[in-house]
Amino acid sequence: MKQSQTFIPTLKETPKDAEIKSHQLLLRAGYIRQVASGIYSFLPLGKKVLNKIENIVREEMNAAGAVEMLMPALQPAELWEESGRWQSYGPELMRMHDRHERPFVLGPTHEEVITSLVRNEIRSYKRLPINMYQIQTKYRDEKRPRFGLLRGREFIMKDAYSFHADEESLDETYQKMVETYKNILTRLDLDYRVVHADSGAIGGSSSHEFMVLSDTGEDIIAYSDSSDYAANIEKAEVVTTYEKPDEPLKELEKVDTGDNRTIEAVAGYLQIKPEQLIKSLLFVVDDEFVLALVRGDHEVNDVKLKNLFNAQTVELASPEQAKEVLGASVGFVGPIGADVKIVADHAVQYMVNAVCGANEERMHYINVNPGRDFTPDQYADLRFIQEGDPSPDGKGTIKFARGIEIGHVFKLGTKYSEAMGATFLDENGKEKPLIMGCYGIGVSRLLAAVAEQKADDKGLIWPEEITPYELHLIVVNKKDPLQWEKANELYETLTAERFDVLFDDRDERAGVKFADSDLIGIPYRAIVGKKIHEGIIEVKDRRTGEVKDIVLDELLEKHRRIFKRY
RNA sequence: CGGGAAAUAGCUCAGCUUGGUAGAGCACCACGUUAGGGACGUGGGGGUCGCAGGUUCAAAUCCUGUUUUCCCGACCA
Repeated sequence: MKQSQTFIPTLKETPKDAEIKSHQLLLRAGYIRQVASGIYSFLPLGKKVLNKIENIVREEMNAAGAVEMLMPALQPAELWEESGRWQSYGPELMRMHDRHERPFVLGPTHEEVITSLVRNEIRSYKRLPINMYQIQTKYRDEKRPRFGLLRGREFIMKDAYSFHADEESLDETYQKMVETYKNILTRLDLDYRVVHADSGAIGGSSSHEFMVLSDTGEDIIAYSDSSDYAANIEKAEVVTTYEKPDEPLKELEKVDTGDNRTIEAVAGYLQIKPEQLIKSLLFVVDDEFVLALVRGDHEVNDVKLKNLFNAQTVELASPEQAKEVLGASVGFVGPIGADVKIVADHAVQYMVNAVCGANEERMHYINVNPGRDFTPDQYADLRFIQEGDPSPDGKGTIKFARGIEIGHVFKLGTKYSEAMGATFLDENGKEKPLIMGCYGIGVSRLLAAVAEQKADDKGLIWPEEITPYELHLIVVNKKDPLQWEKANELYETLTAERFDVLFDDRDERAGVKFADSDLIGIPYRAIVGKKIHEGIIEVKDRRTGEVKDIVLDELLEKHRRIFKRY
């Protein structure tokens, strides 16, 4: 492709709306343009990379025995009513009406469509298992789209759904998908981790996320420093064994703590450590108030709280609600005398002579002893794991890293098949619900993740597998007849050999071409310049910056070898 | 949804405090010079200052409302 004939609008300056590297570079290098918040156009370069990523995903999925199909983005609301998600999915679901006022949704995912398809067509265990996937545009009305392609409202996703007669078969496919995803991420040359994950609103039992390591990632990964344990922080189980300090229980006392509301302020005022305080937070779990207690130096993990109550929603109560329910402002609330359900983290049970709010303005209790002064309805693992905690697998201690969630696999079990009546007959003629798995990869997010990880201060650097073009051919000075002639000749030859070459034939100065080339990030660059008079062209490696003089005739041969064409 | 910021030319921004009918750099067009890391000269085109009201003789500028965008948080497969 001649650069003068395609559309690569590069920007010299960074658009002010782009905050993170991948977003800035994809905009500046002319890969994407924003249409609305969280909605983007893919320009020619972006689309080429997207196609290559899709093809890698396709190849690996096909190799794993999955079959491609395509379902509609536009779906009737009835399907969502059947699964129960018309109610439970919330405002993130893009809802709309057709001209007859019939309700529709723009699909954020496709469990409903595929389950309704399969329940009508697959009746026998003989047809199982089957694994079907599509690469398609998804819609989620995110509260806050951000970071360019990383969290959009319209995005491209590969989603696969598998159906099984038994758990064993599901396990097998699930494991195969995990391996497939690893292959995909390895081919993209990404630094990633597979982590244990919470299955969230989509439901089901087991779940793993694929995290591309990056400081701009929205997720925190808790991993062991001496084993391969890794989990999303919201999932990571806390197994710390606490010990009760060997000190005599003192008498409960109410003290005036002034206007100190935070753990830190109260600890400072009373000259104690934060871990001697009981942090009390009032939550609304579905429709019920729940007071959650953790040690002062710990944080409540709302996902664990949600799972504990098997709830749909968990929200921190508003300050007004807290005052109404507990009789004191946030900052002075506590479990003693509180007339609500109380759950406490395991660590609280081991606290002695602790401090907590007294449900009275400006007052705290000191010498509080759980079990004596109050008894929670339940002790449970309620807190976020912290760096330095022992790893849940018993090996090493926990460290944190940030990651971009690029893929997520779930064992759904029978959640959707039961809700939607998708059954089959087993070998005994008995009707059973289909057992399901689902497996997603964010394709457009993957593009941004690669850009995030593979770039330097000058621009993008694509891995060979997904570079938009295989070679960036640059003629330094097109006014030099020999340069111009040889460059064109080379372009024709390479193109005739079916190499995908981007030829910068623009009437620009060398500096402009080099800067644009760095920005665009094609891994190999061939420069036809002055040395062509000695029959030499230069080949530059974008990653290393290394430049080699090559006799014109050798280029084709070397390039063939690089891209494995003989 | 809470908090914060912003919206003026394709991009980055100035002008607003103190109201007087819109500017710079880059980009774009023409001509010339130049030609290996974002050149230079001369001339030129381009903006109902997000939108709607209001105040005023007069509004980019002051007031009110509204929309959009970004950031932090909450939320989220």
